[in-house]
Amino acid sequence: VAGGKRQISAFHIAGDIPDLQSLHLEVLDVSIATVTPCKLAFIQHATLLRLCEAFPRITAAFWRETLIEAAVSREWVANVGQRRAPARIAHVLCEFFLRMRAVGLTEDHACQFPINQAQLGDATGMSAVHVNRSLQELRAAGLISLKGHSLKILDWAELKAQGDFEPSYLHMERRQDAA
Amino acid sequence: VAGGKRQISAFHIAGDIPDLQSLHLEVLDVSIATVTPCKLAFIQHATLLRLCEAFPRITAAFWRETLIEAAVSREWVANVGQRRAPARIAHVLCEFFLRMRAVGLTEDHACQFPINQAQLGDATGMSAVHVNRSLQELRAAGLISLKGHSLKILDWAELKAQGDFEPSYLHMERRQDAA
DNA sequence: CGCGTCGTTGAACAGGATCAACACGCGTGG
DNA sequence: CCACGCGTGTTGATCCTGTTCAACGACGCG
Repeated sequence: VAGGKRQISAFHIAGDIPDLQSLHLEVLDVSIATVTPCKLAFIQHATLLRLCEAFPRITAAFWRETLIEAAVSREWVANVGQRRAPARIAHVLCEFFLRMRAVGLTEDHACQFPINQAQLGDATGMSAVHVNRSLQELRAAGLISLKGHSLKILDWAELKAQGDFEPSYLHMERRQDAA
Repeated sequence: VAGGKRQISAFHIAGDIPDLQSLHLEVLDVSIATVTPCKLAFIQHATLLRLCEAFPRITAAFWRETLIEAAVSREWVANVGQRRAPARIAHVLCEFFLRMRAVGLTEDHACQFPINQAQLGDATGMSAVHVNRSLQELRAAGLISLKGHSLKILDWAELKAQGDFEPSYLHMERRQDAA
């Protein structure tokens, strides 16, 4: 975006396929960067296409993945467009935690959270300073604890409420429910 | 969204298939409303699935459509998250005009624009009042003329610049270019 | 030990929200 | 035919949320 600004439009976590869109779209309109050290697997487009051709249900599954990504993206539009600062942060935290839980990367009500405040700002369309202040509000309200890279959810119900978080857009209903 | 607010996450124009996502996603996370009188065609999921199975290239085409929708959605995140009011409006106008042109619904540098200021506000995450003021800025700068439901682009290059509009995300390169 | 990244704090500022009132065109019903 | 109501656009004044700038502290690392 102009003026040296950037917008983070999605976070990917372990197990995601972050660039499925390149399979059918020629010019790429996003860039991808890692926040933590990662293991990456690259898959040839030709391989994928052969796989899809051979097994239509694979196609459906991948397609479904990209549709969910799109749904998340729409939710982010709403997040950034409608909610005020603390709610935006709360919403992002809720989404992140639930996705981590879905791939088994949580323990009890805690998980790793490798995203710093500046990145959180780029993701929510607010300044890093205000991210900091919003986080302090959430901490003061006893909803979360966030030190270093470890996030603990202290009051899920209230965090969900504050963040106006409605997990249906993540389309996880087949797996565990949102408690 | 909470508090009686709503977020418009996309505009669909003639020829669009606005609910392809329902093909693979069970619970729907958006609602669709018409802004103008419309002709609608409904297609059975079963029909579509049979079609896709029989002709893999149809699958690819539909999939591609949904991927472009996702790309547009990401661009909206950036629009709402990073740009200031007049640029947001300019960006939406640019996108709308280009998509209308792609389906042949423009004449010269004008097209129908059936979206009112309140809706524009819901789409850009700003109040209707501020939409009004931003539109006046764009008019005063000689970039557009917008009366009733008819939009004229008076200075495309400058509108594009003001809106920080980079049309690659629309993935239209196969058709006419963005002048 | 020194440096860079990240988090935190304060003060001043500004962009946009909010509230309220008014103008205008249009369709409806009296 | 006119009165009325409604939706939409327009304007002004005030308030507030979040930005910006700047400085400082804490921590990890070479």
